[in-house]
Amino acid sequence: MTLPDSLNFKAHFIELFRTALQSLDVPAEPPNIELTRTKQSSHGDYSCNLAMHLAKPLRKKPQEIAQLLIERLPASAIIDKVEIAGAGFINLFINNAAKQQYLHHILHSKTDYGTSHLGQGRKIQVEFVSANPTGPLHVGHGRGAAIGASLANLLATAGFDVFREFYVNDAGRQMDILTVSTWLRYLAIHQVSIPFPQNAYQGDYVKAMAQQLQEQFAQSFVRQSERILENFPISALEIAITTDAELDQLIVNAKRILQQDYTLIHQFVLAEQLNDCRSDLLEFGIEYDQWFSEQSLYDSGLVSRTVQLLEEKDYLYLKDGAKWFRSTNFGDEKDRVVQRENGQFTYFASDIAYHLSKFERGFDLVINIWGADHHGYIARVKGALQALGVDPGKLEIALVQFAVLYRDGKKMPMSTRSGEFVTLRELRHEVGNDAARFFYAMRKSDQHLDFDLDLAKSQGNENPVYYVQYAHARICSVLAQWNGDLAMLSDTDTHTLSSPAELSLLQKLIDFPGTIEIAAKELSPHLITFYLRELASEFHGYYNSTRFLVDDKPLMYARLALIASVRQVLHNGLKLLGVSSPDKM
RNA sequence: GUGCCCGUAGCUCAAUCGGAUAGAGCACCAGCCUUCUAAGCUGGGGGUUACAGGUUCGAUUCCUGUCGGGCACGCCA
Repeated sequence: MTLPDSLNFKAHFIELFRTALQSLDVPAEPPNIELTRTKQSSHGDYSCNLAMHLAKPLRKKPQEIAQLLIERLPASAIIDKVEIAGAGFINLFINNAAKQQYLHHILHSKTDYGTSHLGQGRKIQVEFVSANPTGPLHVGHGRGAAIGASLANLLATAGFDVFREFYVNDAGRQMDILTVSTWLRYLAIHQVSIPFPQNAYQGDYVKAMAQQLQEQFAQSFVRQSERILENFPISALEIAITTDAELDQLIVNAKRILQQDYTLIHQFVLAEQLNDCRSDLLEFGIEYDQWFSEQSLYDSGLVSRTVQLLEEKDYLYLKDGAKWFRSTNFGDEKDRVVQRENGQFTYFASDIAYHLSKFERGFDLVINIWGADHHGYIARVKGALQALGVDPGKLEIALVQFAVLYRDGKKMPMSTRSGEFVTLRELRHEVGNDAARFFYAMRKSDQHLDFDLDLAKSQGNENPVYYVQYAHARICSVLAQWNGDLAMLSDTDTHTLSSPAELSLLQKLIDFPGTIEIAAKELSPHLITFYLRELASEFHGYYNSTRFLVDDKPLMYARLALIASVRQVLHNGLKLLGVSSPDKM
């Protein structure tokens, strides 16, 4: 018996059904051929509902059509039997030999097992986190980071050419506020005391940067408070409760009297924050291909070129001195400003330019991982792309809901405004990178996530991370005690693996590449966490019911080949999620 | 108020374009270690899928309405 070339059972069956369908007289558009894994073993291993979909166009009973399809199904070495069941399902039973031999494929493929050609090498960009470089990453960013990174891994494994990107908002007002905040803290060190505005950045990291500024530049940025507050609309004492407009005035004053020095401080705080962010994510197991600067879009003239393009296509109009984009033409609720009355481009304008640049760089598909609070933003970005002649279907946006931390069963309060939030770094140090990565990915991304800190730290069976890792460690332990030649297992005779537990475990291993494909297609890394828990669960059950290191050598080799395969798949799966697979626990 | 998302077991969540008897984990109860790691396993109870209609061979999934929750509605980013 030989396995089909593809080693992808599902694809193989779809091919068989396609052949059968062609020999049938089907009108116009034939339905898609769907093959699903069955939930019950009495329904076989795979099931096809094609006959039911043909019932209407062919004006025949599903059962009759199923019979016709079966008669025309080409012979396959791996199919044991075919049955018609229920309302017209065609159930396929795979023979044990095919499943047993599949282990050789897994053991030879090693870390490559699970890869597929779904993406056909198409260039896909995944942009994620993209937090403003105005402070440390917090636990909300952490979820976007974990999901984005795992999703990028999934897509790469499913055959896409993946490019990971972080968009750096280094051009906007927030950076100016951070610059001024740092400068004010620096001035305070030099006894130039100006009350610290409440809408400036409050965090201690700002004071730390001020200290570094002092160490690096001594007093070269000191200016007199009278000059800083020249023409200021309110009295010095009121600055602590300044409005946004007044804060903007403070920024203008700072730029005027600091001149070149302002740029130095700006560059300094930006570099500090980016380094912090980069190292934080690196420690979390996340690396990018590019950190894309928003400022570079202005410097290269792409922002003005983009707005000009929209203007030429007549999608802009003037109102109240500002330039508006007709996003309502593309289903948005209202039109949006791209250029303000004062001539400055809005964040939206640079964002359109950014998305245009993505497609100009030749990506076939673009995926944005956004916080769910940005959902109202989708329509206008897609609309702008469409206006520029880009197919908006090439942009997919995965929304990530917030993670809420629980300690002692109680919700932990969090508020960015007051600077009272848990940083990603604190979380990682408390629960460990493995638990953080796994927990963040455990739920569908557009669902709220309750992150139980106590559970993530616990070392018991109730902690799913340990549960999966423990299965891996157990297998390592058995193989270490056997102390034999692992390479030999790759070709060992596996025909003795025929107990229900063994066959079920085999099928679970066979499901791995398909699970990755679905998770990639649905942008749903959480499916991998479910898969791994199920695989670990089946293994633990098998472990408790069966002894591996037995005197019967062929039997032992077969069982070891099976658990070595389980180990490989656990390892490959955990790696997708950025979680380690320890040999010992 | 308008728009988007959501409502599934006591709790947290799954369910592969609409598929077969809606599944896991936690918690709870009862068992299993002189044998490869008990950080484990086995068994048990648990449901009108928020509610009311509709579409069809078939609905947790699609449509309409009601109730309840989250988010978004700036010439901020």
